[in-house]
Amino acid sequence: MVRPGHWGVRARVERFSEPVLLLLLRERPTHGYELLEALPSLTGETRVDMGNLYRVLRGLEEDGLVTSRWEAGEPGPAKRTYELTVEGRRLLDEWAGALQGSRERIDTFLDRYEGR
Amino acid sequence: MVRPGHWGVRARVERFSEPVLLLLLRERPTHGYELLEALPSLTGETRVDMGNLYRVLRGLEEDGLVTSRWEAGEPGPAKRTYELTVEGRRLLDEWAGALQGSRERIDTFLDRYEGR
DNA sequence: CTGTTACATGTGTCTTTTACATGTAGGTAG
DNA sequence: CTACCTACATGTAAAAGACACATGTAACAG
Repeated sequence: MVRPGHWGVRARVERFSEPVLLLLLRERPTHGYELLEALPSLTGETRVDMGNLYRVLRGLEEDGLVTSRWEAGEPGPAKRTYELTVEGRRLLDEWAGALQGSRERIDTFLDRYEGR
Repeated sequence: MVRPGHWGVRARVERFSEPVLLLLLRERPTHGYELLEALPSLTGETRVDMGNLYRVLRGLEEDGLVTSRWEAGEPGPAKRTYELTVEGRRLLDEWAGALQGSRERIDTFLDRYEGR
């Protein structure tokens, strides 16, 4: 352990980028780089690590939560476009429930923090 | 990473037990094992890992965020009682701020999730 | 035609954080 | 004494995250 409190105190939600990806993909099929640019608006992070993002996407695909296809024809490098599956949609719903629980726990904490 | 259909999806806040410890210690000096029993009511977890708890407490002390003294005389094994320092109090305030940010990010997510 | 920048997808590897298991020891009840 | 509870502590491995770098397309400047 690197001394609690020395650096972060960012109170990040674990693997938060995952439900955010699913939410963005529910809205429309998108490719990785575009997701990378859309993520910070929802995660609050200034940047998200590219390498990890692509790894998460591949993991999601391996588990049948998204499907992908190579987008050809357009100018520029080939893009891999991801689309949400029914399974992925269900996982997103699960995440939403879990996040509501998190919000309640944070509220409980803050109430007790302020209430004195 | 376990199998995604079966992943935890608990949406835990990273190192959440740390601010909870600080909050409990702000209310009154307490020893480790008692904190262990009080934690779940705030963290929402059924149990908190003992090993990690004591490591966090030691880390907090190393950084001057809490002080401890061995409590003798009472029945049962000797207890190490922890007390919050001024520094620790400041860290708690920092956490509270960060957690408010987290709540806002979760709200943004949930709004966008429900809004359709 | 060379260099630079932007787009786009990845791999390698180390550190941090969490989870699970185990160890030590005093006190208490049968 | 021995089984159990309290109380504190260490060992270790997996999960999650951070950081660095590799590969290739295409546009544009000089």
